[in-house]
Amino acid sequence: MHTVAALAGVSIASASRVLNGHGGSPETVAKVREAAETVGYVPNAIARSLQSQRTDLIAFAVEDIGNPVYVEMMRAIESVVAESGRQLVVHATGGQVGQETALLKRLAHRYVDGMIISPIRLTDAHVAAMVASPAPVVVIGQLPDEVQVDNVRTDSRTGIALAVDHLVSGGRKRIAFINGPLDTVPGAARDSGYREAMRRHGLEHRIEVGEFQYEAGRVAAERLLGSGQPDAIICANDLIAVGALHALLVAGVRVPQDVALVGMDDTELARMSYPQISSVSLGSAARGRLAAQLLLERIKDPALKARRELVPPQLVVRESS
Amino acid sequence: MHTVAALAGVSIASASRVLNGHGGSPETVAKVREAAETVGYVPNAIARSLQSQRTDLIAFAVEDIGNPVYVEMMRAIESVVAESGRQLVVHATGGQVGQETALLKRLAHRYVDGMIISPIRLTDAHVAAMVASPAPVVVIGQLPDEVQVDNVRTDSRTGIALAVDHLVSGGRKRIAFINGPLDTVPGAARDSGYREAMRRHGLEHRIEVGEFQYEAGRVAAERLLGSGQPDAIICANDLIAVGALHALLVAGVRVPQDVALVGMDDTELARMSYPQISSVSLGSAARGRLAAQLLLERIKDPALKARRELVPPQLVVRESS
DNA sequence: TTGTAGGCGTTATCAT
DNA sequence: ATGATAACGCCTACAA
Repeated sequence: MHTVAALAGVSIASASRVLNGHGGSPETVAKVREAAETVGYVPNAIARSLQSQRTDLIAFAVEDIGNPVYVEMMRAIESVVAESGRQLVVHATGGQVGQETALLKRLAHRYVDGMIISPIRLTDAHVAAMVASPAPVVVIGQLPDEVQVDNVRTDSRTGIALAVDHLVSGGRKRIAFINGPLDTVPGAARDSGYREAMRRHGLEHRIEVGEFQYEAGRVAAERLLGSGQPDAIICANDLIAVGALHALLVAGVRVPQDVALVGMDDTELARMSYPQISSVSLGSAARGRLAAQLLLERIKDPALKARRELVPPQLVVRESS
Repeated sequence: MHTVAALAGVSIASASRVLNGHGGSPETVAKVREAAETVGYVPNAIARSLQSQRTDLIAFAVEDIGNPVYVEMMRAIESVVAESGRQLVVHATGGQVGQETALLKRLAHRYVDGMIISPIRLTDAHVAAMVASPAPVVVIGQLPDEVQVDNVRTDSRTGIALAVDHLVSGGRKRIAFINGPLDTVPGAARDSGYREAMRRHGLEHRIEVGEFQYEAGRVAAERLLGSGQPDAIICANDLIAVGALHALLVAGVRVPQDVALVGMDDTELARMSYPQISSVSLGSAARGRLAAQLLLERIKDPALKARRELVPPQLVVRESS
């Protein structure tokens, strides 16, 4: 900037104004433009940020950026963020509370303009760090009602109910459920949703618990087949469902004739399987998009009061049920 | 900082020194620490960047951050980057040349300390922007030999040869190939690799071309089945392979008895399918990790001369062949 | 060890 | 319309 101004024979202030399109006489504009061109001037993003107090960066923090659900969210978020002229910073937290709260605290450094976080386990430390954060935070996932933080959630309890109702109406009675860890937010919600739906239908529950992963689904399904084969299996996510499907096919069980299968999250995996897997969409992309929009709105107007958005679950029936 | 210094009754310089562990008398240290604590001081990342001329941000630019191959790379890169105390900025370019060169040019703004880019099509504009970039760039993918830019590549031509040899040694003769667009770097390399390997074995080639996607694989496989069914199919990536597998199973073709199948990239998809798909690993995670390491090294020492790393392909045989 | 002062690159304010 | 000047928040010679 200094060099440009010198070369153009004007003050730094004038050069800055011209380069930002804030007026200037025709001849000044011409001189500055030419000078900038010849010295190959490019503005410095950091200095601009220091002045503007914005980085035009948005952070997204999740346990594992390779998990299909988070990939879908990230894709949606990236698209909204990029469209607004900002960029996305991704954090893989490994689901560790310490990591996540550290990230939340680092928000105070203003290295980004805001953060979208989807904690798989929610602790008091999380909540404390969020409400204390001077930079806007949007949470994807459940949050205690009294916490004043923008929040996008779905209703996985209802989602499970959708799956149970669907299977029951198809004549299934022995509906098992393969869940993820119960001490996680999604695990707990799915557990209670499943139990309640089964109770409502007067059916007995049958639950296997493991990680939210392919391998766990396979192992759990093998266990289910080993003792009193169910006539339907609901899985807490599609990764588990694909694993379960694998176990069923290996065992020569016909899907859906012998055992119906329903997954959750409705990721690409569900339609890429054979047979294609029915799945309860929890609107991952929609939640990501919404979260990004909420965050951008709040950045524009920090005075906004906390909002909660609900993305309703939706059952997508395919060949497996 | 100003406030902390005032409260502690010392100069701003002293406060800064203490907070950075650059000495100070025991009592000064105590006073400053306490002052910082009581006012809840947190350093401002932007101001620090302006001073240090570093953002501690690394960019990763790819066509689609949802593609399993890029997800694997991103995961590996994120891990290396995070370990070094930096963070990852992701860009989805949609494969558009304009977008990618714009990104490369924006590097001059120094909004990140360096960029890893994996262009699916490589133009002169790309190369020009890379060599002109004042910030370090590492390319994942092919690059003309004379271009002095750090580069991590694999050898997909040899990768294809691995697959062909394997299938031939299994007695297959009519080996078809489903490729992605020929005007992409990977598409072109795979095409020539396949042709050469088939020629070497005295076999006739049979090629279908589509996108690097599931749906394209399905459609292409249907076409192959429609006219002179092959006894083996090689797919340019796992997404295509899963689509092809789907088409084969739907048609009642037994895999691998009737038609053997080999994918490329060796992503999770390959082992999650049933039957599990053989796949040529192109070391996506390894390439990502290496690229990140190269970039960090160059950031530390910009005088380094351009390096090229080669990650050799490796055939992973599973049930489908 | 401590404080003063200058600078990192921009933008905005305020006279002129 | 223009230029001088003061921020933005931090760090670091340099001199005391």
